[in-house]
Amino acid sequence: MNEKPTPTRGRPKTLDRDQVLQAALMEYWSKGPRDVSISDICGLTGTSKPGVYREFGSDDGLKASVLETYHRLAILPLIDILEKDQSTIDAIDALISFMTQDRTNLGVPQGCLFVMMRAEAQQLGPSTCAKLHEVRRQLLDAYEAWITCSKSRGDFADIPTDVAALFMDAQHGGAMRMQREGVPNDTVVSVLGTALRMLVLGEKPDVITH
Amino acid sequence: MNEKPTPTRGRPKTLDRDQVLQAALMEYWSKGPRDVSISDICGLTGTSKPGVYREFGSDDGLKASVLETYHRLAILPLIDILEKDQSTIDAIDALISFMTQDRTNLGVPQGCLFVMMRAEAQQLGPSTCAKLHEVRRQLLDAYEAWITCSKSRGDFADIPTDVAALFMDAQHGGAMRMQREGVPNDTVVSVLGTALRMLVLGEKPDVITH
DNA sequence: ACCTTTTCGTACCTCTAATTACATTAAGCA
DNA sequence: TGCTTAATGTAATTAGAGGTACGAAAAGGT
Repeated sequence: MNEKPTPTRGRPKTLDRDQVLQAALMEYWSKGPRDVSISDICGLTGTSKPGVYREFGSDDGLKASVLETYHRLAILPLIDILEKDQSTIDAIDALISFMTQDRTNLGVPQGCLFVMMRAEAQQLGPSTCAKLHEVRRQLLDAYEAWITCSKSRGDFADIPTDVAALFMDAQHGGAMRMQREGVPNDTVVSVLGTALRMLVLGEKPDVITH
Repeated sequence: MNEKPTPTRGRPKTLDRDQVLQAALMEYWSKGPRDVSISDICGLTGTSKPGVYREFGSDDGLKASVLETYHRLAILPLIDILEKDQSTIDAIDALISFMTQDRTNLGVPQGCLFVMMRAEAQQLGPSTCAKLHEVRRQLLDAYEAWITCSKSRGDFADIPTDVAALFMDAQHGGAMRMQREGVPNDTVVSVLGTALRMLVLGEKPDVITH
C-alpha cells in the first residue's frame, strides 16, 4: 500500500535505510537494545540524528523496525524448521543445530535479540512491544502446530500442546541466555538435547551424538 | 570483622539502612533494577541522595547490597529445599510450589530479581556482577549436590550432573520470566512440572496433580 | 560555653539520552 | 534564472541520571 512513488523532485535521499537497520541490529544484538543510543547508531553509520528520526520516527520506531528485520533474519528460519516436513527427532536436531550455530564464524553476536527484547519489554516503546507480542504469538503458534503434527504421528509425549509450546519457548530462551553468559556451546547443545529429546517418545535422555 | 563500634560521639544516624534496602528491593524487583534510580529510592524512603551514597557508596554498591538481601530472602530458601533430606520427587514438587507461590497474596512482585539481574548483568557495576556470579555459582552447586544425591538413590535420569544443573537453572529462569510475562500460574506449574519431572526416573510426564 | 565528631540534606555539577528548530543544499521544473 | 520540493545536518532543548561540595545540625566531651 505504501509504495514509495520515487519522487523525482527535491534533494535526493542519501540516508541508507538498510545500512542503518543493519548497524542498529548488530549493535542491539551484541550490546542489548537498551544500551545503544540513537547517537551510537549515527556515529556508526555516518548519518545524522534528524536523518534517523525522519526515517524511523523515534527510538521506538527504529527498534520496532530492527525487530522486524531480526524476525526475518533469525525467527523465520526457526519457524521454517518447524514447518518443514521431517520427523520429530530430525526437527529437534535441526532446531538445536540452528540455535547453537557457531556465532563467531558467522560474524553474528551470541544470544537472541528477540529474547533480549522480551526481557526488557517493560522499557520498550509501544510499537516495539506490539511487534514483540506479534512475533511471540507467531512463534508459539508455530511450536503448537509442530507439536500437534508430531502428536498426530504418535512421536510426541503426552503433554498439553500449549504447555509443550511454552516449554520449547523456555528452552530456546534458556539456550540463548546460556550462550550470552558464556556457557560453552557443547554444554548448551547438551542441555537443549536433554530438554527437547525428552519430548519425543522412544528417545532416551542421552547427550546428543553430534 | 567490620563490626560497627556504635560511636557515641557525633550526630545520631537517622538513615534506616534496612528501610532503604527493603524499598530498593521491592522497586528493583517490580520494575527491574535498571529502571529505578537512586532518586526514586530517596523519594520512596524520604532519605537524601547523599545519605544513600554515604551508606552504600554508589549505585553499584546499593544494587549489590540489595542482591545480598534478595539472596537471603529468595535464593537461600530455594537452596534449603534442595538440601532438605527428602525424596527426589518431593523436592521437585517443593521447588515448583516455591517458585509458583501466589505472589499477589504475599505482597511480592512476580518474577525473580536474581534472574532479572542476570539478564541485565552487562550494565551492572562490578560489585553487583561479582555478587551475581557468587549467587549463581552457589545455586548451581546446590543443584549439582542435589542431583548427585538423587543419582545415588537411583531416582535420577542418566544426564551429566552439570548439564542437569544448568537445565534446572534454565527452568527456574524460564518460570520466572513466564510469570513476568503474565502466563497464568497454573500454566507455569504445568511447564515446570513437565520439565522437572522428566528428570525423575519412573515418573510419567503428566501434568502435576496439584 | 565551646570544641570535636559525625551525620544531615540542599543545591549543585557533569553527562548522556531523546528529540527538534531551523537554516542549508540539491535536485526538477517553468 | 529563479521557484518549488524534499531532503540534508548543525546546534540547540529538555529531561533525568549518577554523583558531590559544603554548610548546618546534633550529639558527646572538656
